[in-house]
Amino acid sequence: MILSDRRKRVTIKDVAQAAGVSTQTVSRVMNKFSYVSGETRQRVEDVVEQLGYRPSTLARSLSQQRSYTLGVVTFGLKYIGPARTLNGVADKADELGYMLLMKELDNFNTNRIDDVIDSLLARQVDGIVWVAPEIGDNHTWVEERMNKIPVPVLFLAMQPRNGISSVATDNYQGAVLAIQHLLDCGRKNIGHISGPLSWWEADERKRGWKETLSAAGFDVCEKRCAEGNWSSSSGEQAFIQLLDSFPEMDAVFVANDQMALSVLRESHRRGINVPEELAVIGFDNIPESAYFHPSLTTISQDLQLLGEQAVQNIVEMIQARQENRPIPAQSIFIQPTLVIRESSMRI
Amino acid sequence: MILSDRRKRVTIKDVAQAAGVSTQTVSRVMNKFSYVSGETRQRVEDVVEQLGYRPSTLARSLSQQRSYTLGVVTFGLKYIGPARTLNGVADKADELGYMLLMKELDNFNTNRIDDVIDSLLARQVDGIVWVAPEIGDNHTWVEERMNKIPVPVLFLAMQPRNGISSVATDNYQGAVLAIQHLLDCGRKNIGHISGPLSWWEADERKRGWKETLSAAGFDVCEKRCAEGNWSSSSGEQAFIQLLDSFPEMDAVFVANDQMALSVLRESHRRGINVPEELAVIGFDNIPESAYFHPSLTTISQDLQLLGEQAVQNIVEMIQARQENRPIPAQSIFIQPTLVIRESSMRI
DNA sequence: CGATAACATGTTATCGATAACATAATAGCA
DNA sequence: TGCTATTATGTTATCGATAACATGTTATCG
Repeated sequence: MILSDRRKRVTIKDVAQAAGVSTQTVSRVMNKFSYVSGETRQRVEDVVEQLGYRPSTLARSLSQQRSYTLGVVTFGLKYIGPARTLNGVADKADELGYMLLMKELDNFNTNRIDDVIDSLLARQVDGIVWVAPEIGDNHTWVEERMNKIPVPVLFLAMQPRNGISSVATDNYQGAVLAIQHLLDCGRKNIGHISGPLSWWEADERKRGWKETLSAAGFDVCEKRCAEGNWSSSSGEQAFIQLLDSFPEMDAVFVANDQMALSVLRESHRRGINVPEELAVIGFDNIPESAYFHPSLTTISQDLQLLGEQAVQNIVEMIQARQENRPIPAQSIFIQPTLVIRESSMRI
Repeated sequence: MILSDRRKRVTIKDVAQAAGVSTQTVSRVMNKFSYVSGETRQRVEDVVEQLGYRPSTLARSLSQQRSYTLGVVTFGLKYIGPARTLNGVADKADELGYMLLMKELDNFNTNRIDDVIDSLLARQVDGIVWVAPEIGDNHTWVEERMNKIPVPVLFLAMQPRNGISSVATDNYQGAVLAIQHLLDCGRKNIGHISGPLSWWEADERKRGWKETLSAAGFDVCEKRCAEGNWSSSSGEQAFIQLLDSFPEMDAVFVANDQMALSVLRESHRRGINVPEELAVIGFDNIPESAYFHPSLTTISQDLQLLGEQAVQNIVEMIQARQENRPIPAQSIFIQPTLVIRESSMRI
């Protein structure tokens, strides 16, 4: 039963009156864990059922100074990555009894960031999860403002920083996996199409490419690398450029699957055989990538898990603070995995 | 400035005291539109700035019985469709000064639905936007419960119903566009791979296929149609089945781009030339579809706009209710458009 | 059997704001 | 110049719950 009468909200007073007890007793019945006689409890519960009483979480939040709500700041929801992460966040929050108060960022104007945080705090969120990528120095404000924010904050996909909690995919390791796989396949000339290098994640992937190749004794000059902006069309541009600057290339590590898709397409158009002449490996493992032609070898990152982990962590932080225990900040890395398909192959 | 002291929230009382006025005067300064002398206003504003005072939206919501928050119920966020819709919802909500309280559904247990609604109402949302598809009879509860919900509710992607507000893509018209295009291309034997027919949207698309072909004098028996579940792998199965039951097929309308992708792939594998021997048209226009091989002709639906429209509407409903005006429920259809690429071609 | 603990319930203050009402000072006008 | 309208501000009640404290009633035990 939702509300017996749409006119007016049924309050704790109504229940108290109808059951002939004090509001406090009703509160006790609703929240368990306190002395109420079986008889009284039954009577109150009957009235609750009958009137369709639902406590106002709002009022409770005010009086308890705690809302069981997490603030979530997102960016780029229209892309599948952030959306999947948010999905994980939502699932775990639900499981742990929290609701989400969402705010989407459209850009990284710093004033706006303060406003967003303020608007969440004004609604008494118990913690804030930051589901927005680190781009350029857009996270520098973090350092100065963090200690002024009176609730725990957890960042996703942020470069680990001292004293700040974060959860991120280990992009560097993912790239290492990718390059090692290509080397295992016998490739000697491995190029890279990166994401926008102002993104921390893109930079990490590139670093993995570079360092793994160096360590294996290969040359890694800038000619062997081109920069895209994650979109398929930018991937096409980057690939064309790379074909020109690095013609002996026999494998390419592409920083995401969307861009890898256009590499497959352009290769086909030019009569370059994948994987015989050119091995291609992507990053993300979007559901479509198994159906590309040829199917795409890629690095799978579990964004759902990332989101879940984030919520798990921040809820622990919240509880710790509640109980006045020290809250050690920690940075967690989640390991991606290699998914081998047709686009890479031993030669 | 966010909070000058993390210990304790700065309240309206602190400001009042520091400025030597009553809390009411502070409230007046914060909310404009009332008599306050310039001098007092200035003094209060200075104190506000100095203490970093931010009014508690929570407290305000309680006393005003209005939260400037919309409840959003989502389903399948990990898929790009719902995510893009949510993006539109978030943008528009932000623009109109609303926050979003989010709840994700994991299934359609009816009890759970009541709980979700209750938990949103308990937080005083001003309205509810339902971003979950209509599947089977999972929306029948709507009719019985709608009038018990004390705030406006707006449904996305729901079959229009009397007295209930909704916003949806015109899936039927989209299918009509697709089939007409194929007919214009000179195709005579047009098959269909549908989504799960328990989904209203899938059913509408199929209806468009069927009725348009009938109207054009073609036969549309069930052999010319197969059912998938939106995923690429199900699309592959359906396509294989269709090749068998409808071998003379020279064009296929696929209910979403993911499934169309696997049709392209399987065609290539079997040496069926697209578009020469088989024209393929999808639905959704996901960003990757322009980079499929061959690039995919598809029906583009603007989910972002869908979400924006939804918020626009519900906010109007909220305001109308506030001012005690009648609230005529309306069902809005958004028209999809045809995007012609390589996979369809005149013969 | 009296003291103490456990149980059961009520009263009052509080969370942080706004609404409604009250009051005082100034201004404009007949 | 006295009266009403406007401006400026304060006081009290209220939103819907819980926290803290108070009080009365049963068990329990030495």
